[in-house]
Amino acid sequence: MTESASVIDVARRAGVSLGTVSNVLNRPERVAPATRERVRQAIEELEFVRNEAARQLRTGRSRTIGLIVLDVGNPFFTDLAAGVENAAEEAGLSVILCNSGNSATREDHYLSLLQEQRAYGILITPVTGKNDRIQELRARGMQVVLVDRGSAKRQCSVSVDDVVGGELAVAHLIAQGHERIAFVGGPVSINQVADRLVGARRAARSAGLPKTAIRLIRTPGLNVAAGRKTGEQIAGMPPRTRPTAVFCANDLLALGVLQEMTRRNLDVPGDLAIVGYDDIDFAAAAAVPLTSVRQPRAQLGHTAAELLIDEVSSPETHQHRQVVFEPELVVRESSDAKLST
Amino acid sequence: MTESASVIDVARRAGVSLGTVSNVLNRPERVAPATRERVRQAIEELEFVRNEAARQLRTGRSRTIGLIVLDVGNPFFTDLAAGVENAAEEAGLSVILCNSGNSATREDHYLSLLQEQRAYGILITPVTGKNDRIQELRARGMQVVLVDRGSAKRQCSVSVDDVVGGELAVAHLIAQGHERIAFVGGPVSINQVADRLVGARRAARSAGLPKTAIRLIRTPGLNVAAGRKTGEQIAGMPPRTRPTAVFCANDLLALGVLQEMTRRNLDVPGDLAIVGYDDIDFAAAAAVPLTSVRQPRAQLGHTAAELLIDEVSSPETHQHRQVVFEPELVVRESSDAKLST
DNA sequence: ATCCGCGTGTGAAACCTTTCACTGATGGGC
DNA sequence: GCCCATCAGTGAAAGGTTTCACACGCGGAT
Repeated sequence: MTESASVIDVARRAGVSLGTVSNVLNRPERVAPATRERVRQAIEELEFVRNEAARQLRTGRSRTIGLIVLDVGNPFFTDLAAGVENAAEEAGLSVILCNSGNSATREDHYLSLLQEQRAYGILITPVTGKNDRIQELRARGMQVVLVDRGSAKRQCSVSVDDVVGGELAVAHLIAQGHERIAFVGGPVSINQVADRLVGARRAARSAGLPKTAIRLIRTPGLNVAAGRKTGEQIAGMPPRTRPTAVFCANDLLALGVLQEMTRRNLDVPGDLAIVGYDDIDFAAAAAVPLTSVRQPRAQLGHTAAELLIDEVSSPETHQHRQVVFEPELVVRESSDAKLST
Repeated sequence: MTESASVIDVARRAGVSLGTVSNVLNRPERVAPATRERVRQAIEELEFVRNEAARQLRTGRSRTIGLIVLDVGNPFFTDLAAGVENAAEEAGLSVILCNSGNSATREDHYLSLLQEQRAYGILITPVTGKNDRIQELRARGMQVVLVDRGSAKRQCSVSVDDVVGGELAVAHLIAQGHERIAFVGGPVSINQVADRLVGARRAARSAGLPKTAIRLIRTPGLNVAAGRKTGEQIAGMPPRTRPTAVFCANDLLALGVLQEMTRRNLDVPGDLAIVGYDDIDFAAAAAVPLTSVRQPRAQLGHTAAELLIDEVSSPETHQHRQVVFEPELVVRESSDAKLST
């Protein structure tokens, strides 16, 4: 940027002190209308643009929320981000979207970055369960809200009950008559994956199925490619032991599995019923419309941002809250033969 | 944030001047190893974290690239963003992802924001063709690279030849024997849409089809919902005049159309052949795998970021470049009956 | 003996904003 | 006629970093 006008230049031009210019910018009601207008004029003429860095330096805090998600390639997270952005915009804040890509290293990198930037606050879907780094940041005065992940009472969090979600999914499959069900997901170090698995097993137990009813198929990641690989694997199993249904830890996996089944001319749900998780928009548009566990994506983001803003703007009155949303099962053809025509 | 240590505190603790601390941070080779180590120690002990705002204030420029895209909900743009992020990370920069959502107002809002933040530079997929605001920013010394949009010689841009893309798509449909083809997209004020349409018409002309061969069906946006509406509309046409094939301006539209066809038990490609654009990952996973025009998404972003970084870091030697990539047609079942089993 | 250059290290100045204690003026209440 | 409260506006100080001209000491060349 070439030399641009500062408040001082504006003040000089308007014939007032720089304090007055600042007041026009930040608390216009304290300035007499005539003066205010004169200052506005000067700002216009000089094409003055406030320097956010200087402002931050002085106020000690930036006006940008950091949002760290596990995978921007997953529409679930972009929808969530849209919710965050809405809430932020209402409060005159902006959002910087960071993609940890499930890597603790990158997560750490972004946390450092946000710390250096003295971010307004941080919304994060943490890669691992216990993240000491986050506690350390909080100890140093940075507000952090966990997203899509519950937490202890000492901090704010917004999540969806993944155990219930897993239960819903598998209870539905069992109701459809399935007894050999596979859970597809991983790494299990991801909380969401672990919780959904717990729910799945609980549903099996409730239905009186043996422990072996839920078979765990681990994947290295939660994307379409991993799903396709799993699809191959399942297709290669002997039909007598092959699961008749799979519950995938997210929709990307489910779409991958589905794609592989379609490629091999296996029937869904006939040969294999599939249930996904997240109910992203593409789930309904899949080869066989996908049964999925819906989460209030945008609302999740919106609420998280609101909690963060409250925590930052009213530190005295703020009460930590752990908001937990309920998931909802959306049944489509991929798990219900009667629905397909 | 609570009081945190500054360079001065570090300097005091290490028994050096603050200039030396700054040197350790920015040009460590100029400091004697022993001193350097002592300073590093002090930084560690005090848990010193550089204040990015102060740094920016002094250097006059932030280390964050602004990326403004038309629609974060479209995987095309998140893939593009991933490419940008890679290139940025290599250069030690970060990226703030802004979503204009096709609204000129929001675009303007974000441009102001980035200007206030004295962004490192801006990568933008502009909403409208001529954007004076961008020229104004450039005149004031802000570097801007156009993404997914060609430009005049006076500035850098990275794009894919959308006319060729449109031509490829429609030439393919014509080769499949279609003579009543609809182009689905809008608003046509979006350059990409207009160019793809031009390409479509050119292909028709080359094949000797009458002008009326390509029928334009306008949509209010480029998303799945708009596609579904269009699908209804097409399904409602009398079979004798109904187009036998559609070329959609992007994959989201195509998926929407496809979804509606499937819902109505119309056969794709039998009753309607469909070609999309972008070849997002979900295209291959659709009800009927989608023929689409592939663009090098990540590479587009990566190259754009590189151009920007070159422009900012070597203003003297920098030569403006207009990089144009070639699109590629990926044929799948949605447009080719022989492929479906 | 002198001078030069080099490697290290120094600290004031500059970057631009916000805040806050303060000044003057005005008008109302007593 | 005096005091007080209120309003409008002032300008110095602070915030943390980078930069740059400069100082210092030492070895080697002249």
